[in-house]
Amino acid sequence: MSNQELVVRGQGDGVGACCPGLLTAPLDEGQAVELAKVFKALGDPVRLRLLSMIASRAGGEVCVCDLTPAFDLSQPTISHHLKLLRQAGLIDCERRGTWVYYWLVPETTDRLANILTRPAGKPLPDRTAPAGAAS
Amino acid sequence: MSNQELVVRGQGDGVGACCPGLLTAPLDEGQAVELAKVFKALGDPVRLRLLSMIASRAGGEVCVCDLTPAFDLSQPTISHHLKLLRQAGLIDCERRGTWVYYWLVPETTDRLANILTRPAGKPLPDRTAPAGAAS
DNA sequence: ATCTTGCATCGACGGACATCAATGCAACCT
DNA sequence: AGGTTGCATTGATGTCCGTCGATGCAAGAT
Repeated sequence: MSNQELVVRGQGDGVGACCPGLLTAPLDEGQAVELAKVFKALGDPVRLRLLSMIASRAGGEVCVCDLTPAFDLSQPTISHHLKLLRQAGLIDCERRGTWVYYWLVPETTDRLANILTRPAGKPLPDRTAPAGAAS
Repeated sequence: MSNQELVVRGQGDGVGACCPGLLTAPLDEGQAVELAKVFKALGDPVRLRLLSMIASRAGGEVCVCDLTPAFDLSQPTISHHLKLLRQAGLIDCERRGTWVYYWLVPETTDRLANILTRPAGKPLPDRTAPAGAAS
């Protein structure tokens, strides 16, 4: 139940890899494909709410039975979205008795945050007087 | 040419708004819908590569004529992806003579990075010995 | 004015995705 | 054993999305 999520956490491969971020050097095709899978998983309002409900939960984990009733959607639909979040490496889960508990995988969100953070020293090109402004 | 992108930069409204991030408190429906639009724009390999090419460019801007030949895609397709990135508030553009130049809107990526960053003090629930482990 | 070049828009098509009802399966309870 | 509850999987359906060729439009060149 805890296998098969994308490899996003390794040091030398996967989404984040070595690269200093989206904003510093052009992504190659492979990196872009891997990263896009994770962002696509975040590109749905239901999945964003699920993720935030799971992440913000005191104790660090949530039972599915606490998630489903918060939405106007069928139980299979919620289960489907949870599966996508898990395959993206954003959450993981475990069955305990009758119930299944989900929790955040913080390494993945950390990595995304880093990828979206621009290097400190970069001095924001001045947008008020464009470089090659037409006469 | 520089209007109509999503409002993502204000202090009191839009995507980021006041909220301390995805990971701290549950998102309400409206916040989730707005945020999802931006993440959805990032959920495609072509758009990710476009964004990184634009963001990492020395000088801060890129001519479309430098972007298109980097892909095995038609010119209308690239134009379409650039439009989506612009509507998400991630980039902006300006026509100068014959050419159109694009640049990053760093406020938007900054905000996403913040949203994905967990509060410093939060002590990572111990995953090695699950709370209510079944006997 | 006409031609050419750079980019956006339009309309169409095929594949991907969100959703549901039905079903399957595991674990608990008699 | 049989019944019940919690969740995942399956199959079907309607919609969205990425892609293209054709076209439109703006700006420089002749």
